[in-house]
Amino acid sequence: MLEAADILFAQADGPERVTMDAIAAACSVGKGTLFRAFGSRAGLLDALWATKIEALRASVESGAAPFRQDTLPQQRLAAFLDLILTFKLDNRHLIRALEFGPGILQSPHYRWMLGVTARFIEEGTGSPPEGAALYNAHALLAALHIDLIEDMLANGLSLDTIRDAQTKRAYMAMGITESDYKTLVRT
Amino acid sequence: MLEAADILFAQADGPERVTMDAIAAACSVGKGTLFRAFGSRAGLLDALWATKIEALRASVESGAAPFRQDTLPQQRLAAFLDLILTFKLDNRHLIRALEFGPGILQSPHYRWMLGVTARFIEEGTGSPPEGAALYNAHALLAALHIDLIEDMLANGLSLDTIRDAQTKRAYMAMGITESDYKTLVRT
DNA sequence: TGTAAATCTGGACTCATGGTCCGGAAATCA
DNA sequence: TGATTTCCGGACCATGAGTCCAGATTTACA
Repeated sequence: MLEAADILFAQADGPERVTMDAIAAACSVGKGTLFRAFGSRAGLLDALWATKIEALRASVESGAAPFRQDTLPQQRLAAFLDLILTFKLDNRHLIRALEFGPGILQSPHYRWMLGVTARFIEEGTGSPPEGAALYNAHALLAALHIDLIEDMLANGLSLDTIRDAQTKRAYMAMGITESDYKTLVRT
Repeated sequence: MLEAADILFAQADGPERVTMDAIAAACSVGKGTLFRAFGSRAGLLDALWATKIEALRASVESGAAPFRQDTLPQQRLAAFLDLILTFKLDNRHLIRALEFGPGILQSPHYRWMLGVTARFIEEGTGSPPEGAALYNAHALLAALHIDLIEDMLANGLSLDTIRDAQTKRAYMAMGITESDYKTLVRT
C-alpha cells in the first residue's frame, strides 16, 4: 500500500498532484480503507517517510561506517548531513510534500534528526552556551530544505559545491577555524 | 483593501483561516473584484508583503543607521538579519502564509534579501570560493523560517539567545574566528 | 453446517475554498 | 435621454480532503 503511494510520488511531477483518490485507486482499494489505515494525508506521508528513513536511521545508530565512536564528531556530523542530503534528493517529491505541510518540525523524524545533530555539535564543542547547539542544529537542518536545495541546483550551484559548503558550515558550527578545517578535510 | 487583509491576517489564529471570501467580505467588495485586483491568493499575499517590507528595504538601501558604508560588512549583515527576524515576528501570520506556499524562493522580495545577504558576505570575505557566498546567504536566511523561529521560541529558547546565535553564525559565515568575534561583539 | 452477529470495505457523498463568469449597474459619451 | 463601454458582485464551478453507510465478508456459536 505504501509501496503504491511511493511509486506515485516518485513518478508524479509534483506532490500536490498525488491525490488520495489516486493513491486509493493505485492500490485498488477504497478511499475509506486508505483513511482508516492512515487517518489522514499527513498520516500516510508520515508512514511513508518512516519506512524510507528507517535505513538511514539504522545506519546512524548502528555506530558503523562513518559513525563510529572514535570518529571526530565533526566528521560524523558532516557525514550525517550528507546522508540526509542524498536521502532528500532521492525522495524529493515525498520530502517536498512533507515540508510543504505544517508541523514537520513536530514530527518525530525531524525531532530525531535534530537530536542527532545537536548531540554531535555538543560532543564536538564541549559545552556550548545554553541553546546554541539546538539553534545550530536547527540552522544546519534548515539549509537542507528540499526547495532550497533544488533552487540552488537549478541556479547553477553544483551538488559538490553544496556538499562542500555544507560540510564547511558544519565544521564552523563546531568552532573549527578555517585553517584547521583545511587540514581536516584533507584526511 | 490590503489594509483589510492585513488586519485579518493579524487577527486570525492561522493564515489558512483567512479565506479570500473573508477578505472580500471585510472590504465589502465582491470576490471577483479581489481576484481582478490581485490575480490570485498568492498575488494578494505578495502585494501585501511588498507594502510591509518597503520600509525595511528603504532603510537598508538608504545606507543610513547600521548600514553605512563604513560599517563592517559583518555588522551590517548581522543588523540586516536581525531586522528581518523582527519583521517576520511582527508579521508572523502573513509570513507564515507566504512560507507555506510554494515559490517564495522565486519571489523578488526573497531574491532581494538573498542578494543583499550574499553581497554582505562577499564584501566581508574578499572573494569567497565560487558559490559559497550564495550558499551561505541561503543558509542564513533558511534559519529565519518563521516556523522554525516560533518552534524555537516555543521550546524555551529566548529571543535573545536566537539573536545572539544568529549573529554569531553570520560572523562565522564570513570567516571570523571565535576570539575575534568576542572582541567585535563588545563594540 | 446454517445462521446471526460483528467487522470490514468501497465509493458515493459532504464540505471547504480558490478561482471563473455573467447579468446588470455605473460611468462615459453624443 | 439613450447608446455604448467598462466595471462590479456574488452565484457558480472544480477540486480534493475527509465522512459515512449499505452491503460484502468474516467470525461465533449452536
